[in-house]
Amino acid sequence: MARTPALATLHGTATRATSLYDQLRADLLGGELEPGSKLAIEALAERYATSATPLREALNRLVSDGLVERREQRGFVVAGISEQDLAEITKTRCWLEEVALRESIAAHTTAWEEALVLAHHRLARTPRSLSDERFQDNPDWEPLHRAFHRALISGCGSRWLLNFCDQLADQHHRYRRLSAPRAFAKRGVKSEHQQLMEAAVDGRADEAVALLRAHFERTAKVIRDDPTLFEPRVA
Amino acid sequence: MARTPALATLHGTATRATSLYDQLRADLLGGELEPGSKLAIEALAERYATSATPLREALNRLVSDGLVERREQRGFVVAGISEQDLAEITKTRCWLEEVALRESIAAHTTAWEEALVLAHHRLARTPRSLSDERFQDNPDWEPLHRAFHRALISGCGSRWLLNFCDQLADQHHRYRRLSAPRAFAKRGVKSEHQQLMEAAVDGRADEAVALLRAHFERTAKVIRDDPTLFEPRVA
DNA sequence: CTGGCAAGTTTTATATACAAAAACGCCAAA
DNA sequence: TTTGGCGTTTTTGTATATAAAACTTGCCAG
Repeated sequence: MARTPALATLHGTATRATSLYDQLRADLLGGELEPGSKLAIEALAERYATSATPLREALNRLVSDGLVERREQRGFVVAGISEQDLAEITKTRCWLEEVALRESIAAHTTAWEEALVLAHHRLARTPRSLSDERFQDNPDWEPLHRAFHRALISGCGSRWLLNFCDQLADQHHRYRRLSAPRAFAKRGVKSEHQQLMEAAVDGRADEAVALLRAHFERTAKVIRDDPTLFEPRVA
Repeated sequence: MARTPALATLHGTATRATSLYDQLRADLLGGELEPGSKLAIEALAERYATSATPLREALNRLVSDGLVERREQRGFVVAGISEQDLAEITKTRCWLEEVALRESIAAHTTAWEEALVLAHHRLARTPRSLSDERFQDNPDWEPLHRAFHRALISGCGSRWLLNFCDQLADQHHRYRRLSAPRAFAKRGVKSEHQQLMEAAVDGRADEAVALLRAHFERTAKVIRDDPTLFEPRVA
């Protein structure tokens, strides 16, 4: 669950455990914490200027998100990564989003269609990179990308399925950020999204699903091809 | 996540928060706690003879399982129920288990087949009710039933998908236990399982999927038809 | 040298004490 | 009677202190 990113935190209202959860989550998804590395309570308490109790609560929530692993009696570590895990995540994401997309297309409400068009428009007019010459991540892009993909499937009629998809998208996102950001400069991503949106709006379900799967699998391949990612990082 | 019921607890090795999680989870799934009712820290601390810290950890974990709701600054309550939620859970469970079952059948390893046959045998030889005249729940049955359904889909090749299915199965289980246990006396459940198992083993995927969906939907219908379940329970 | 045991250290997990927010109750005013 | 504020009580959430488990280190025996 827990797919409400930082909303309460931003609004000032929020318990300390919750805003810690949001911060840690952002850091984990941002790839700032090395997979497998220890999340020592005291160190984190100092880093985030808080005490053990809310920290442990936040970590417990993150375990359920698959971003942190709990080692009974020996604390928490950043969730590990592996080629196999990436493959499973990708596969599962394809399966689930296929179902959700088909259901959304079958339901086809105007609210869904309009939200999708809007999400696509916002994404399309936002450059992937801040600079034209070299790749420099535009921080606005990722949330819009995420919103677009969610809009695609948001009409599926199951909050459960949407939550599961969100979780897998988080995992995918983490892998993407952990892998070197170089490879992502160009690739017809923009037109991919365009085609996907049009196929969905026009009710061409098979085509939309094929595009979506290809989209996921291509992304996964780029990550997988990062030669340094799955090396054992310890000396 | 967190699909490891009470294993560590039984083995003696386990942190207090974990065994509390297991106990609370069992109580919630057993339908012993009224949906929407408050989970006051102090009351629980006394009931389970422990203190606040591990309790809060356990509750935080249960929130991710969808068994408890967190109300920021006003504690925890048992997750509510509704007809719509039941419908979504059922629908989603059909979708996901269909995928998982098809994948399992397509993969068809002998390990999977043998585990399935074994799980079915154990289930089949266990009576649903302890008494022949009136319905009296046999506590051995439910875990075996659960194991059978898991065996069906266990070959799907995605731990993520299996976790999601487990979560939905938990939800279904809770609804079943909350609804009056009277209706469950007989219904060709035994032969349903037999047919399902045979279709799966024989690789008749469409047939197996149809049987599985029918199985879920029939169960959901029985729950939905309980006239007292979705009434507002307050005076 | 190597392997294992044992005291000491660090870190995790739990209990308790405290602060802060929400719920409650009461009374007054409309 | 109802509504709205204010002070009290209760409960949540956080910090700190304590207990218990795991890691470290160094010594000794094989």
